Amino acid sequence: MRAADTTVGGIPHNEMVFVAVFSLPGGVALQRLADDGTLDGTVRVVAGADFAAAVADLERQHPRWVWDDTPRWYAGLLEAHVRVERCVDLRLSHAILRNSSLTAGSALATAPVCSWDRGALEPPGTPPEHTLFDLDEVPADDSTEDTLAEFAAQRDAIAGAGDPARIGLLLAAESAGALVAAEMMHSGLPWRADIHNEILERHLGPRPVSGQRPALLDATLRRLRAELEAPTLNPDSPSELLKALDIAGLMVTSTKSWELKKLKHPAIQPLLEYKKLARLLAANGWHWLDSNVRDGRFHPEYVPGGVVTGRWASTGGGGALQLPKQIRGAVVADAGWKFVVADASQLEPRILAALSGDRGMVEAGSAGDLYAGIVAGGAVETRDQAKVSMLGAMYGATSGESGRLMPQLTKTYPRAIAMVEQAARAGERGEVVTTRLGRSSPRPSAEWYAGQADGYGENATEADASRARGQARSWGRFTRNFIVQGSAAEWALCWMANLRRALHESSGGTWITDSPHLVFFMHDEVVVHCQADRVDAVEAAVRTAAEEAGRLMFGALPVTFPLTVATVDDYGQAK
DNA sequence: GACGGCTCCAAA
DNA sequence: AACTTTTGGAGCCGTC
Repeated sequence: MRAADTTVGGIPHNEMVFVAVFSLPGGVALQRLADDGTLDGTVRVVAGADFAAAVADLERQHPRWVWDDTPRWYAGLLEAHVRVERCVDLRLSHAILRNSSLTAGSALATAPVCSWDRGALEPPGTPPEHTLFDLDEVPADDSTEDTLAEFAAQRDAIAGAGDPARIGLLLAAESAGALVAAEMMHSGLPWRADIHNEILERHLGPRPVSGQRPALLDATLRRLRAELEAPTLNPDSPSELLKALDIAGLMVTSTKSWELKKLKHPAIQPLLEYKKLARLLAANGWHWLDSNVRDGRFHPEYVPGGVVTGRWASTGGGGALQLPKQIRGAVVADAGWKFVVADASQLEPRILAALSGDRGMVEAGSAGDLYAGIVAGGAVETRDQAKVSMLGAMYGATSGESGRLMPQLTKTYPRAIAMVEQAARAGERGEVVTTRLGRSSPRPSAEWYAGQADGYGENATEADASRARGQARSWGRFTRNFIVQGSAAEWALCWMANLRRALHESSGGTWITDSPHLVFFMHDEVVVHCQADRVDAVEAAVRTAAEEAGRLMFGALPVTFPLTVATVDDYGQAK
């Protein structure tokens, strides 16, 4: 079965070994499986306490570990210093196969909603109800058939897909991502609480006792209240603030910072400063530090596949994917170590160029700066126009400069623009769109379809029709963006999976955190923590991994995904 | 007091 | 600078 042999990084594995893992009343079952999910040998049951050793032993055969949920099993293995090379995360794979247009006719996709779909009902990443080493204390509620039957159903769905290699690559990348997430959560991001504290003190003043406002925030508040002649104003309340601004003669309908910036009044400066400081305190202040950093590490909780488009989400209060630039200076490499920070420049527009196979746009990106290439191609006058018009193409801008420039882009890059326009039209009709590797968009809600029917029905008022058009366009913007954002997420997963493998292969068999290892990921950017004398090798590995990701996804198309790479002592120095 | 909806802002 | 996409979280505010 060719599809089964698809692996990230293209390592051929002729004899694909799968080992399913699930709990039984007597412990943990390890069951070898054939390619199609049928049993291959007898089941072996080990006590919970012996599980990690059993995995470490079997790992020498480089199997693919088949389990329901990666964090559930892998967190305990990592605690025991057992790393695995590859896995099949059944829950993540199920979510993809259930929705993908490539497997729409499969038994898995047409079956009624089941427990494997719980990710669709609960937020993904809901903590497993029990962890590996509590096996004796909880009922063994995995039904044996469940894990094995689900795996067989998935193999069947993949084999029956029109293009098994494509969906197979996606599932391999998704599962590899789950391993990376668990490993980064385990390793943690080096974090200097003392430096974080210095940053906070510089902006806010010394840490106040319990619920007090820090001195500098309080001083700003007093200036603001004085300028607005509102001695009890709470600027955290938008309605209070609007009222106070109105009394001061300032006409605004919202209290967004960018709206306020347009105003000229002595209260505006302290108000904007207050908002900035209050945000720092609330989002990444001392409370954040206390609850998220321990033993010099920030342990973010990633949720692979947590976003509909396939991007990762994060949860648990750490806000890993919204880490403000303001505090990145607290991310400091260990003594003798460095960070290699790499981000994929202009990833999404390059993905669009590659997806559509628009040779002109691919060519525009070949020299390194896609936007400069678009200017050179004559579509627009300035680099800024190139950027804003590309964003408009990918997000579906209708007004402003972005919307105005779109027609010029269409003239020069008809295939690229047609691609996103088609995705938008499909969404407006309530249809599904699919990424490069096979992740499909969800269907709109029943309310959405009902709204469309109402809007174009016999008794539709002009208001009904207008609302229906608005909702259709809105869903079209979503599907337009879905194919680009989702395919970019796939590229990033392939990149990271390749890099993880390369770092391991050059580690000499040392433990993850004793050799160069991934410590942070943010959509199109990775951070590797490595010994200072390994910087050059890591940089080369990061670049090679990106080239391989491009080849995996787009084959021979001469599209490039250049990286911006910086070697730094602290994350604040990057960019 | 809990909860849902809202506004605002951080990231890509 | 937004416009236009996807998120998570804090705080406010009305309702239960």
